Amino acid sequence: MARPLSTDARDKMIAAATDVILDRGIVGFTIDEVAKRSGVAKTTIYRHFPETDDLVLSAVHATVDYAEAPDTGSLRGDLAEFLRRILPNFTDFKGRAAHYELWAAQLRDPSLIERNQALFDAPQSAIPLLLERWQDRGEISANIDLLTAFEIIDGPFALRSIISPHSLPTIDIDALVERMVLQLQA
Amino acid sequence: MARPLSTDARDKMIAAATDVILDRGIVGFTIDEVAKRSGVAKTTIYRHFPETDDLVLSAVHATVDYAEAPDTGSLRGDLAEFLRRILPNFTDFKGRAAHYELWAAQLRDPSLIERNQALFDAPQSAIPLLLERWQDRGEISANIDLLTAFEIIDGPFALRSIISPHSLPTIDIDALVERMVLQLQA
Amino acid sequence: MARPLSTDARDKMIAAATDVILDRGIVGFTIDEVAKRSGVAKTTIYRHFPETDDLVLSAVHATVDYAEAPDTGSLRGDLAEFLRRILPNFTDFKGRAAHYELWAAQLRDPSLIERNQALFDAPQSAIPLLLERWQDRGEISANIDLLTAFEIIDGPFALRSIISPHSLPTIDIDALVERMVLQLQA
Amino acid sequence: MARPLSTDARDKMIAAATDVILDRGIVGFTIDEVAKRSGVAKTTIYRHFPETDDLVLSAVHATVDYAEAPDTGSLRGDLAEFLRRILPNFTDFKGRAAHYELWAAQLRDPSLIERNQALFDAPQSAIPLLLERWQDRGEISANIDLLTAFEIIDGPFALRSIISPHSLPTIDIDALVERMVLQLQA
DNA sequence: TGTTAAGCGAGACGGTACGTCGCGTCTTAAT
DNA sequence: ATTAAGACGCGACGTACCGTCTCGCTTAACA
Repeated sequence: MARPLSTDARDKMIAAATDVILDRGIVGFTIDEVAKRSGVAKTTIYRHFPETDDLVLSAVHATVDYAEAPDTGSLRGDLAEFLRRILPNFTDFKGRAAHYELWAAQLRDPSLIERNQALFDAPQSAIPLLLERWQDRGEISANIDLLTAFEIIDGPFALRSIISPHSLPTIDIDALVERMVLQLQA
Repeated sequence: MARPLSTDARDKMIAAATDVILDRGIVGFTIDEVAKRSGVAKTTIYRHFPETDDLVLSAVHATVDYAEAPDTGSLRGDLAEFLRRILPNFTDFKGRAAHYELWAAQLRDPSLIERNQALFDAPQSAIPLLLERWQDRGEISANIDLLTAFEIIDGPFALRSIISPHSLPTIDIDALVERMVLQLQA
Repeated sequence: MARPLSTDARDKMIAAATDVILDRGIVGFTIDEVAKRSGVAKTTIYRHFPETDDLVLSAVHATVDYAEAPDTGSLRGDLAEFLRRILPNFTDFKGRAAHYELWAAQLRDPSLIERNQALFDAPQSAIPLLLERWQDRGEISANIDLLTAFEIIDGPFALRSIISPHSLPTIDIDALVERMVLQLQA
Repeated sequence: MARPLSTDARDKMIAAATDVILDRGIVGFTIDEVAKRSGVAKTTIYRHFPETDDLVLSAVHATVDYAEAPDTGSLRGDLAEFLRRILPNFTDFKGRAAHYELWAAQLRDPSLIERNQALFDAPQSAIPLLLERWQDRGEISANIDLLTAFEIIDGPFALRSIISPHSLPTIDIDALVERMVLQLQA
């Protein structure tokens, strides 16, 4: 019966929030700054996003370029191509900042993962798709489950992001592919 | 000629800082609160730790229980034992909180890694030690370097911590060991 | 042709406004609160009372019990009776709060006096009436004008309300009457 | 043992507060504005004046020009001179605004009177002084107490301020003096 | 064995951001 | 066309911490 939340205001504040995050990181992220840049009132921001994290995640999500599943015809080809596509998210300044901030936020508050599952369902869909295709083609073991696949394919990036982020640009994709194939076919 | 920094004050503030972190997480960590709990003046805290992060890391480090390198005589045995020892850092509430906060801080500011290398040299020494021993015993390939070893051994934990922390307690260590052996011997 | 403003809504909002003022004083009076308590929409309130003060005064007016002119046959008797009747407006908690707020609002914004003259014409009519009667009966000087009469009769209450409100309940009406008679007969 | 409250900051904020009150009245008075104009931080203002009213009163007090007791040798002369001295506080824009705001604030919250008695002791000292002198000279009745004297001398101004502030400039001081003498000598 | 520079606790200082409240205006759906 | 509901931009609220500063005192190294 009353006036609905304005999608216009929402769009402006997400755009501004993205802006702020890329400028200053999540540390340094401020509702006041989002209000100032977007021209949207602080009260309105709180009306749309009572939890600051929700705004942050909506914004971060907009900056991460999730890779689509490649189809090269072979396991090795698919893996190499897929890794090449996701690599920029960890090495390019912009993508990396957003991605890292997202992870940091989740590490700090694991409940974010569940709360925002919807945000990840779409982008995460590449790996389930690849997994199914490889199993259909009989290229990998049938008893690899989804979580294990994530562990094998994204694990190295997760680890390096944490202990040695500067080593990411020099990552040896071919060697990585070989190690992944070994595990997937076991 | 003048008076040196008091180790007594230093100890009190690190203890209080640890306290605060376990209470409130790194988000929620405040110098004011450390001052209040320790009875040490803010001025003194800033004199000892001009960078807040240095105090935080000193405190976090005190809560993480770094595993020592086991020596069971076999690659599989060492791996299984080592994984069992580090697992609590990811599953126990207290250890997990501290560990995650540490990672989040590094993700947020990669310079922390270099700046605080000293803090990690000791705890990280288990893997270099194991790596060397396994290579000496000829149980694994000679061309596995340290970073790759970290990737193989810690990668799965890193990945799960990020995308699926609730799955950590149910991790299948034996299956994990087999996948690690495959990669290490390649 | 169009629908007239609803007297029903008007009554509900004045009732709620009175309620709010007695609860919280004029400081603490909010349109939002009136809307909430009355169930009347804010838009409607603003349509009826574009100036908030008008609503406040309408409400305050409802709580002040204006004394009627007594007729005891003698100047002293009339004065004593009239003072007895108006005293509660300065001493009783409810009446006092409303009365004071009314005055405070006028001090703050003298234009309120003219703007709301209508509200005061009726209640103020006791003194003009008494003045005329006393002059007709030849009990007081013919050259006392209305403002002077107010000054003489209400002045002491005004002064005490401001500098010493706690002394009001112990006011000596007989002494007061004597001083008033002196002035009125001069 | 710690750093004392800065009198410098205090002076700046009272000056700015006075400024704000004369600009905007007590309605329209804002801590934010005082902070902006004074260059003093909001936190510091709250440190000095946890109750906003205390700041307001300190500021108002600085703008009111309290009359000193005149000594002309005669009751009528003293009264006329004293009234002439206090009149500007009710008629001049600046003095009137401050004076009225002060009264309005007290009407709204009578506890202010007690809480700030000290502020008024000095300025109010003219009337006690005059009262004593007149009684010593035998010019007025011995049983006029202080409150009654206030009532007689300030009452007319209080009343007119409230019901008819625009009539103050045209007040007939001589007639007023006669009425006061009548009462004081009764 | 004083002298004295630096450390110490306490907490005030100028700031920035917080999350909330009330304003007066507006948009919507339902009488 | 009026209403109840409530979102909107705005600006002030009073609080929490920030990192710096001023205090008066204590203490250890050097003369």
